This record gives sequence, structure tokens and C-alpha cells, in this order.
Amino acid sequence: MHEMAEAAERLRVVVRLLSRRAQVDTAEEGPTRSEQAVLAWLDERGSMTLTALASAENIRLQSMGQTVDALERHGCVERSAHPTDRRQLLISITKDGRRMLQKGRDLRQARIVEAMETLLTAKERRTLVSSLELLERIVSWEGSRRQNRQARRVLEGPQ
Amino acid sequence: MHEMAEAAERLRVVVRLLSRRAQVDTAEEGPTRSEQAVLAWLDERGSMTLTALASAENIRLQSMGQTVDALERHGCVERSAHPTDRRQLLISITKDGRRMLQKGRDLRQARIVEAMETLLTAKERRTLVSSLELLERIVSWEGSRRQNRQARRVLEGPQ
DNA sequence: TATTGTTATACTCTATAACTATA
DNA sequence: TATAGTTATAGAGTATAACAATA
Repeated sequence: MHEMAEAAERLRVVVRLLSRRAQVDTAEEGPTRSEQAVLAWLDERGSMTLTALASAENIRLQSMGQTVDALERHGCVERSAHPTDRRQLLISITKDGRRMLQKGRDLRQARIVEAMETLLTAKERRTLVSSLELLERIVSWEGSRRQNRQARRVLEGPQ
Repeated sequence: MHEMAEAAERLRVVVRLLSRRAQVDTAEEGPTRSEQAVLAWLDERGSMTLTALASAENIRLQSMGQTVDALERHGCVERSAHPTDRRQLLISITKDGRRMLQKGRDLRQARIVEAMETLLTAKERRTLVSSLELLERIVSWEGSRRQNRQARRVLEGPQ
């Protein structure tokens, strides 16, 4: 029991540090992390509404609106009218957006791949890969007690 | 080669989601995540200067100043004069600070421990624990190409 | 001159509240 | 009345720049 509490603590810390590093590593260049996530969804899905994007990322509609606004200002996405429901707007990725997506992937992966290859043995790399599935399971778990105040996340998406 | 790029991508995504979950899970109650980290350092080390805290968390002195200011306003830490060097201020945790630290630990760990115990088998838990050491190694790696513009981090601390 | 710290300002990512337009 | 989206505002967690005090 104590053992899992300690593991949870270490996980929390390392996640916070990794998260900050991811933020710092791509400053100045390429899309921000949340922009990157949106571009990846649009690249995979073709086009999505704001509501769908917000639900996919498990954030509020209004928060997603700000990210999409920024992407639109940079010419990475476009809004277009929904064919039948005039309340909805379909958001799609542009050619420039795809370029940004690739640039973001390259920038973000470079350091972490180098770290994995430099620091870990082949066996350790396998352990790490195995644990990814476990972390993904944990992060998509909704908890047993209270429901989130928000709609279910759709976690099977890209980034 | 491709395999590690994919692993890096998955790691990046899961870290971002875990990080947001950690943010959301403790809203409204207890210390914020960065306050929590500072309280944990002070609890372990007794007292530290602002510079030492900033270096420990690998953030700028000015950023740490803001976190410490907030903690001081809430009565969780105190500043006191350094015995010999009048430029330095020693920051230490108060009794209220220790209470907050414990509260934060309880709040933050509850969900993740429950997830680990509910979702993972004993073997999977061992895999996860093994991978923590690997992630810690990766996050403390400085990279081979360019040096960070910042001082080295001291990573062996608590949270 | 180098080190420690403060103050001012800004950006990212998320939130809530109040609103409009359409179904 | 419910749903899709916008606008305004705020807080957490960083950052940089310019400064003052002390070593």
C-alpha cells in the first residue's frame, strides 16, 4: 500500500518535470503543445467542430476556442460552414498547418528520442514501452467515485 | 529508430494528459502543484534560499519568487535573514505549511493510487515502478547538443 | 564585478460567466 | 429549451528585463 503511494508520488513529480521540459524545449519554434494536439486531431479526422475538439482534448469549449483562434491567425486552420446545421463550424487543417504539425513533431521528438537512445539499454527501452500502455490506461481512467463534471473524453486520438 | 519515435510521441501525449489531470484533480483545495513542490523541498531540507529552490525546480529565480510569495501570504513559509550573508534570505516551512503539504499529498495521491490498484495487475505495477527510474533518468538528462541557458538542476529531491 | 533578490510585464493553457445565433 | 459558438475576464505557472543591495 505504501509502495503504491510512493510510486504515485514519483510519477507525479516526473510528469511535472517532463511536462515543463516539453514546454521549454519547443519555445520559440513550432506550434505550442495545445496547438500541436489540435493539428494532429484535424490531420487525422479531416475536419471537426469546436465541440468535438474540446471533447477530444477534455477541455472546455471556450478554451479550445482560444487555441483554434490562435491557429487560425497563423493560417494553420480554417473555419467553414456546416452543410446542414448553421450553428456548427467545421474546422480543418491547411497546408501550412500540416507543415507546422510536422515541424512540431520533429522538434518535440528530437530530444526525447535522443535521451532514450543515449540513456537506456535495449531492455530498459522495452520496459519503458511496456509502461506506456499502463500510463495510457491510468490517464484515461475516470475514477470510481465522482464523475467529472465534463463529457467523456475520446482518447483513441492522435497527437 | 521509428519505434523510439513512436514511443516518444506516446510519452509526450500521456505526459500532457497526466499533467492536466494533476492540475484539475486538486483545484479548489490544498496547495497548487508548484507550491506543493516547494513545501516538500523545505520540509526535507529545513530551509533553503530562493536561488537554491529555483535551481532545485529548474525554474528561474523570479518565477520561484512568485511561488514563495504566494506561500508566504498563506502563512505556509517564512523568510529569515541569513546569519552571515545579508544578500541571502532563508526560507523555511511553518506549521501551517506542513499541514498544507500533507493535505496536498493526500489529495494528489488518492486518485492515482486508486487507479494503479484498480487498473493494474501486480506484474504491471512492477513494470510501472521500474519505468519510473527510467523516466527520472530521462528528465534529468541535459541533452548532448546545446546546454540549457540555465544552471544544472539538483534532481535528487522530494516533492 | 558577481551574486541574491525584487518588481514589472507578458505569454501559455486552462477556467467561468454572460452573451448571441440557430435548432 | 437545448446546443454551438463568441467574448470577456481571471488564475496558475512559467518567462524576460531592469533594478537594488550586498559580497
